[in-house]
Amino acid sequence: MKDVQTLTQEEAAAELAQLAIDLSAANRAYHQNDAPEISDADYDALKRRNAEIEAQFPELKRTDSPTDKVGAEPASGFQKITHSVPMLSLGNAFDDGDVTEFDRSIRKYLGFGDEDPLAYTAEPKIDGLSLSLRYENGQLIHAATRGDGTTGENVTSNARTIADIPAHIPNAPDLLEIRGEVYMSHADFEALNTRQSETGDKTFANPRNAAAGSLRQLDARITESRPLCFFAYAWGSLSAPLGETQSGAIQQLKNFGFQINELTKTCNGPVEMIEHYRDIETKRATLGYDIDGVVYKVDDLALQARLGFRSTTPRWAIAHKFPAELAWTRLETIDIQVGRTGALSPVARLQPVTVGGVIVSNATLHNEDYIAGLGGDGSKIRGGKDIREGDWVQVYRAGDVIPKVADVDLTKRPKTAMPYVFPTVCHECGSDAIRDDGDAIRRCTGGLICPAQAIEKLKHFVSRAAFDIEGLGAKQVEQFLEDGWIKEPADIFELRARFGAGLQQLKNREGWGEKSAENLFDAIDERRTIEFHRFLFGLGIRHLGEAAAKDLARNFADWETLADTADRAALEPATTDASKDAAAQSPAWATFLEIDGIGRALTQSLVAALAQDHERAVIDRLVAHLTILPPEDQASDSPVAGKTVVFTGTLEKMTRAEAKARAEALGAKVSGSVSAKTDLLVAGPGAGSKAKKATDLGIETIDEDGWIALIDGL
DNA sequence: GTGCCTCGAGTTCA
DNA sequence: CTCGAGGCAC
Repeated sequence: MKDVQTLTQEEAAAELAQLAIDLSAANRAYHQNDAPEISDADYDALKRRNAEIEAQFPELKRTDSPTDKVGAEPASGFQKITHSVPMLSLGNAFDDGDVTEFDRSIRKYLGFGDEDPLAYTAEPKIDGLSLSLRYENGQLIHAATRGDGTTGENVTSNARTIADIPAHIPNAPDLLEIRGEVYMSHADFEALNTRQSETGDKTFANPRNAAAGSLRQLDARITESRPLCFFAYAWGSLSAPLGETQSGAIQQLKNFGFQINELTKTCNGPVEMIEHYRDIETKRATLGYDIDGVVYKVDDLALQARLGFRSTTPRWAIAHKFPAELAWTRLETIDIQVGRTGALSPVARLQPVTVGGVIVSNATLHNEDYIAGLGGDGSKIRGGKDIREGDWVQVYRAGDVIPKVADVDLTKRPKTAMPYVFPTVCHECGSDAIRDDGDAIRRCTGGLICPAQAIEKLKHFVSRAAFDIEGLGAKQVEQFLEDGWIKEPADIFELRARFGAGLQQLKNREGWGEKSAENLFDAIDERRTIEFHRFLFGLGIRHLGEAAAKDLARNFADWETLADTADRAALEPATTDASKDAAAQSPAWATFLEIDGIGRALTQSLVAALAQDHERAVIDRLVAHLTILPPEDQASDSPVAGKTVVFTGTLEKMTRAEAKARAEALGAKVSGSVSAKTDLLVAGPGAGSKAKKATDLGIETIDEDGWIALIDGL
């Protein structure tokens, strides 16, 4: 390493840039993954080097300088904890048919016949909030809420006050992460509310809210005074397996000293599962705590591992929900909201009504057809009747969350009620609102001209899966936009420069002090270094969601390469042929289409967005403020890391979905078609044109057994 | 062309 | 959470 004194300005700048990336990666590994990748001494050396260079070249000090971040605490509330294994939600079943279908689809995925035995566990789904407990050498180290599934809040001191949560576990494996549900019993809930009203404090609407409110107290003494309970039912990282089956593992949790739900039962197939569901349903009122359904899980843990996960839910589990509570109320008016992509969505403004313990005053009406009572969707409205302002409507909370209008009572329709006329002009900007052929949604054509679209796009930019800037949520964005401080993403990164010196304007605003402004600027600076996929998702391009952003990030070295490819694609004739092979005549297009999961609609949308001068300028201005981190190599030591793999023909020992998920977990790119860039073809029996093409191109081809041998033990 | 399976974009309330 | 539709396998 060169002496700082002898560095040229250019070298110093380059090294600072690299240090920013290295330190940021090390920070993330240390704080969020609890898995330091470099030693403390090395980390300190990097930091020292950074400080030395900055001292020598103060003018080069970056606004996202790692030196400034040291010891930076979150602005308020709880610290964040990144789950070592994500805490996912479950898929839902609403009737017996869905349960049978769940079993069928698992059998299909695993290649099981109808007669092969397949056991499931069935247990009540507690209506509380999930919590992850980490034990190291038997000691409780931390407790984290679910949060967004990836990152939760550190509520350790509160969790320690819960009697059902042991502070230490004798004979526990070195690492033990226990997951379960924090809840409050009916009796305790009633008593708490009585106490609350006696002392003049606010009462809680239901046990779930009471449990959530109690666990998220900043003062653990308050949590201690609240009667919280905990059922353990799952786990995260482990240094040793808990057993071979779900049911066995749960017994093990009991041995460790946790409460487990006594109504957990092992069932052979959907008939027994539904039987147990009915049994629990009849006991529901006498349980003494709230449940909202029954959870089924594949019992064999080896099969669970094979089934793996979809993007947000495990394939091996499902929640069979109890029927939702219904309520009748008056629909006062129908309003139209304009979304980020210009979608006009009708919302019912209701006379407030209690549904399942909460007061509902708005409900979604989905789209034009739903109101009109036409076709597919509309058929759900009894008799196919239209919905009108002034109607008496039935409301329920889908999945106990989203209020929906389920039915209309025509006998109570006011004589004056007129059919609702869906607008064809955006009321926000006056642009035409067009509905494409075969599309269910009418969209405003105003683009960024439309204030509603502009604001929604900015909200999307700061949202959790995108830039996730602490202290800059939807509310603040709206405020800042109104004040004219920000119009586009790049403005956010210029806030400190423009207002940092005086701070007067921000300080004068209610709720903003010098400290909170400083915290906000720090939080913004932290995001000047951003992961590639978050950046892509944040752009808010139609069809480019979280999953597609990750697919793209994995397949392009950096933003410049991607943008350049899109620019070239804009000059090529877009193929109208749906087949991917035909697209090969347009090489830049093909670069996108060859990526598994990226299709024409997304490519078209992306290329068009980047070719649009105004939109492109907005993006370029943003990029100038950022250090975009290349995608992490997930498993650089696996033999397929970084390789492009294509599967073809029939796979006999696993399904395609399984094979793809497995390959990607090992750092491979999975493509749908063979090209010169393909590194490996896995061909099962019946492989046709792809295998021939691979041979012609001289690409290594192996069979399924060869593939399994290759990834064996990884 | 058809039928899965997933994803994206919309939605509420505390 | 739900719906519609994109993407892919058959």
